[in-house]
Amino acid sequence: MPIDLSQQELDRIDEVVAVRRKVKRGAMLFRNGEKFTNLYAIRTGFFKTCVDTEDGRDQVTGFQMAGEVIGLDGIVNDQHTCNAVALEDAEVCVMPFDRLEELSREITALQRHVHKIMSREIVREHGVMLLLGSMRAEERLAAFLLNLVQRLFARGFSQSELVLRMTREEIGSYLGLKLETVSRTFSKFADEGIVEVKQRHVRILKIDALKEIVNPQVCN
Amino acid sequence: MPIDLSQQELDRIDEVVAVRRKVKRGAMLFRNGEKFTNLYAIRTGFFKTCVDTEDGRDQVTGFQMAGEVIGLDGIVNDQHTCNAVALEDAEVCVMPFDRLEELSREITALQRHVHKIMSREIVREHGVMLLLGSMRAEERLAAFLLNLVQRLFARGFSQSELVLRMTREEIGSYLGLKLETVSRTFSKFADEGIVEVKQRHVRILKIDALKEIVNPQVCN
DNA sequence: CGCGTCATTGATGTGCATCAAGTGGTGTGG
DNA sequence: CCACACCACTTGATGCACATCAATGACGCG
Repeated sequence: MPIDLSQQELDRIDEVVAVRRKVKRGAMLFRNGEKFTNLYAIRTGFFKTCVDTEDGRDQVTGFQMAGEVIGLDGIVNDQHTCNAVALEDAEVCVMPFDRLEELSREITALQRHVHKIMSREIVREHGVMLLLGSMRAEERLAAFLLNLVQRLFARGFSQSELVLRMTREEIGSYLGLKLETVSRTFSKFADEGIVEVKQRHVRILKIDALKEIVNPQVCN
Repeated sequence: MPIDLSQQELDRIDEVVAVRRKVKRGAMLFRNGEKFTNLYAIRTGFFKTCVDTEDGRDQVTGFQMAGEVIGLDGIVNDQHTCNAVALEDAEVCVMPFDRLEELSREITALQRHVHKIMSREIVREHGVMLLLGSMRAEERLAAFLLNLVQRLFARGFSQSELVLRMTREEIGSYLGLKLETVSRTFSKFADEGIVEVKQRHVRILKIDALKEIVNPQVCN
C-alpha cells in the first residue's frame, strides 16, 4: 500500500490483514470450484495460478510473487475458477473480502487501491493475450524473462540474475509452448551469449538483446 | 444492474449514467494513451478492444456488446492502454469513474456490482488465455462461435443464427490465427454441415458438434 | 546408491502461416 | 444504370515453426 493514510486508518487496515497462512511448496492456497471468501496478499514465496478443463487441459494463467494479490477471479461467482499453487514454501495474508469491501467504503484510498489492483490484472492479461496471440517462441520467452527480472528487481533482487521457481513445463504452459520448445529456446539464447542457463539458474548477459527480440528494431 | 435497490438509490445511479454518447461505426470510443476518466456501458452497438505495440502488432482483446462495460483497463494508470472501436454505429452511457467510486461507497450493491464486473473480465481473460495457449484452430473458432451465440441468446437473439460484426482478420487477431485460417476453418465447418456461412451471416446447424469440438468427449 | 523428476537434445511430423491468385459484394462516379 | 475500384473473403500451393516422439543426461532426495 504505497499510500499515505492516517494512523487510525492504517490500524483498521492492519486488522483486516492480520491473519496469516502458510502454504507448503506444492500445496494449493485455493482451488477451482472452492467457495470464495478471501483475497490473499503474498508475503513470501512464489505462486502459480492455473485453470484446468474437464478434458485435462491445464493453462498457467500467471506467476505471482511477494506483494501481489491473488484470488480476484473468485469475486464474480463467489467461487474460485482457478487453482493457486505454491511453487515454494510461502506465506500469505488472508484478507476477508467482505471486510475489505466494508473498509474500502470508508477509506477512499483503499477503495482506489483495490480498483487499481483489479485493473492492473486486466492489463497484465491483455499483455499475455498479445504474447500468446502474436509472438513467436523466442519473443515469448524473452518477454517472460524480462518481465520476471523486472519484477524481481523492483523487490530488491538482481537485475541480471534469477532463479526460476517453476519447471520448463509450467513456463511452457504459461507461454503456450511445449516444454521442449522452452528448453530449446533457452539453449538458443545461451548459444548466442544472451543468457547463461544452468538448470533453473539464469543469468542475463545481454538484456538489450532480449529487449531487441521482444521489440524488433522499429527504426524505419 | 440485476439488483434490488430503493427508488432513491436508483435515481442516484441514473444520474451518474445520464450522459450518453454516440459512436459511429469505425470510430474510437477511447484510444491507447488517452486519459482515463470514464467507464462506458454499451447501450447499443458492438465494439472491439485491441492493444497495439510500437512495432505494429495489433491484438484484439475482446468483442463487447450491449450491456457490457468497457474502459476498465484505464483505472490502474489513469490512462487507457487499449483502443475501443465501434464495429457498428453505437451508443454508450458515459460513467465518470470518480462519481462511480463515490456512489459505490454509499450503495453497497453498486460496489459489489463494480467488483463483479472487474472480476468477470479477469475470468473471461483466463478463458482466452486457455484458448490461445492450448487450443487448435477448430477449437478456437468453435469456442468463439459458441461464446458469441450464447451472449446474443442472453440478449434475446436467436440461438442458432448470428451476424458477425467483425472481419475475418479481427476474428483471427482475437483467436491468434491468420484470416486465411479463420476462413478455411469456417469452410471446413460448413463442409461438415456444422454451420452455414454466407459472408458474415452464420447459422449454426449442429451446436452439439461445436461443443464436441471444444470439449472432446471425456468419457472414460 | 538408486530412483524419480526435471531437463536437454535429436529426428521426424504437422498445423498453421505465408504467398499468391481469383471471386463476389458494395459503393462511387460518370 | 453500368463500369470500375476497392475491400473482404475464399481457395490453392508451398514452407516453416513448433509439436511430437524418443533417448539420454543431470540433479536431488530418501
